[in-house]
Amino acid sequence: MTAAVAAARPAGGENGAMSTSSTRRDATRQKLYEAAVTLIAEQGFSGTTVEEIADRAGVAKGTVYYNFGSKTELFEGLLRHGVGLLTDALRRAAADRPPVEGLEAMVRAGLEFIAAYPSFAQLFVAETWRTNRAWHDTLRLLRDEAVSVVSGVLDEAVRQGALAADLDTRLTASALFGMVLVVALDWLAFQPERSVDDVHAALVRLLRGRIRG
Amino acid sequence: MTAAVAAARPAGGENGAMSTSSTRRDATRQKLYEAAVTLIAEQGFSGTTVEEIADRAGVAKGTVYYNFGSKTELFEGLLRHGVGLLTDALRRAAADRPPVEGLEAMVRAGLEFIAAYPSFAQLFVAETWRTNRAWHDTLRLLRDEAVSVVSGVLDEAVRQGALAADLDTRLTASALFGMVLVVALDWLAFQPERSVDDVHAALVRLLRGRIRG
DNA sequence: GTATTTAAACTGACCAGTCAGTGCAAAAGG
DNA sequence: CCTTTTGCACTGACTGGTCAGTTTAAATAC
Repeated sequence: MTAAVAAARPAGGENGAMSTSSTRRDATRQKLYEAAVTLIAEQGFSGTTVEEIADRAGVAKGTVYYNFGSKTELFEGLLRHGVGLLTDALRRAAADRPPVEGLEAMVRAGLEFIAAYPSFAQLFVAETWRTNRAWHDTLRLLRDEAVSVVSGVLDEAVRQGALAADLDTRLTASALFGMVLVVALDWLAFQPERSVDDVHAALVRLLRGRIRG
Repeated sequence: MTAAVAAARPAGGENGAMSTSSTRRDATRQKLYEAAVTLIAEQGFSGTTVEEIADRAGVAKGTVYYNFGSKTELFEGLLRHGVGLLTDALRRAAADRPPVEGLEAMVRAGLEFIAAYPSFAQLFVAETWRTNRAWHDTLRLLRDEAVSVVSGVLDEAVRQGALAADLDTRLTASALFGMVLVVALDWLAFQPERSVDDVHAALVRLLRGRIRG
């Protein structure tokens, strides 16, 4: 009968029990992330249907609900996944480098990340300052993690005397973040033929205050 | 007679015939803009219903369709209205000032604009790099107008020798734009107690390259 | 032989856009 | 004066369609 119903609905994604390296599920989830990120970047969360996502991933609608509890959970998983990649890239760029050099490497890592995942970057800007959304807390947490990698390096630079002691590192990290984000998105949207090196060089020059005539 | 009435449905908004200072309609449209900007900033375009907008504006749903042809047209009107305000503010800031000073005044104008219309700023970042949307062309046009005010001043500064001759003014304008946008949104979201002066000072210092220890 | 995926039908809520009609203020008419 | 007409601005119930999420039975991996 309608009975037992629910039965085994895995639903939860990142709960305690580690998914025992189920390669198949992981592959499906990956495909769903990739499909969802493009569509949601273009159309927004509410403007994108679950069926569209499933279709583009080449998967049945039911599979979405087998792998994720809901549309929202799929999206949260996607955010976690994406910001995780960015944070790792930033950390890797800063590692084993003196702070100021590390900062410039992080700028490059940011540009490269956005070039590699433009849809994610787009979606990220669109959602970051929105409040009252289901995933707002998740996103803010993730964002803080990424930004703190930057401000951490700035703090270290201040500690070593490479940057002014009274520098507002929080605001500076924001400014850096915004600069890279907007420059990268504009670059990709309007002058995609330019190389990363080129864009990076222009940005670094700006940062070093080597602008005046 | 109660009669046939309905007859003329104006629908179109910005057509040739100038609306002869219809104060009532203008007031209604203004209320609708104000209601729509907040809701769409919070929930996105597709996530916001026309009825919600009407309710918040204290108006019936039909009124929306009396004043605008569609939900999309309402939104486009809103974009035009908002970006127009920003562009004017930037132009006013730059007017009658030497370029470098004008630049710093524009940064302040940007901060003040975002502080005055945070929802609009939010909505603007969310939509600017989205492609494939109905209003994409409109928005790109408006954005170019605003950015060109900035790059125009940069060009003038280069011409006068105040900034380096080989400065990439387009990219620099983007960077400036991004910096102000993200810093302002973070400021309002996380440290709203800070004053504009304070934030402005920190930004200008960064721009002048007075960061090193 | 269990875990995962498929395909297809179904439900119930929600929503953009429509339309017949109301209210009101300023002419038009007497 | 008063009353009739005109037309703008607005109203809100209604319609046709859409979509998240469910359910099921059967197929396909591992």
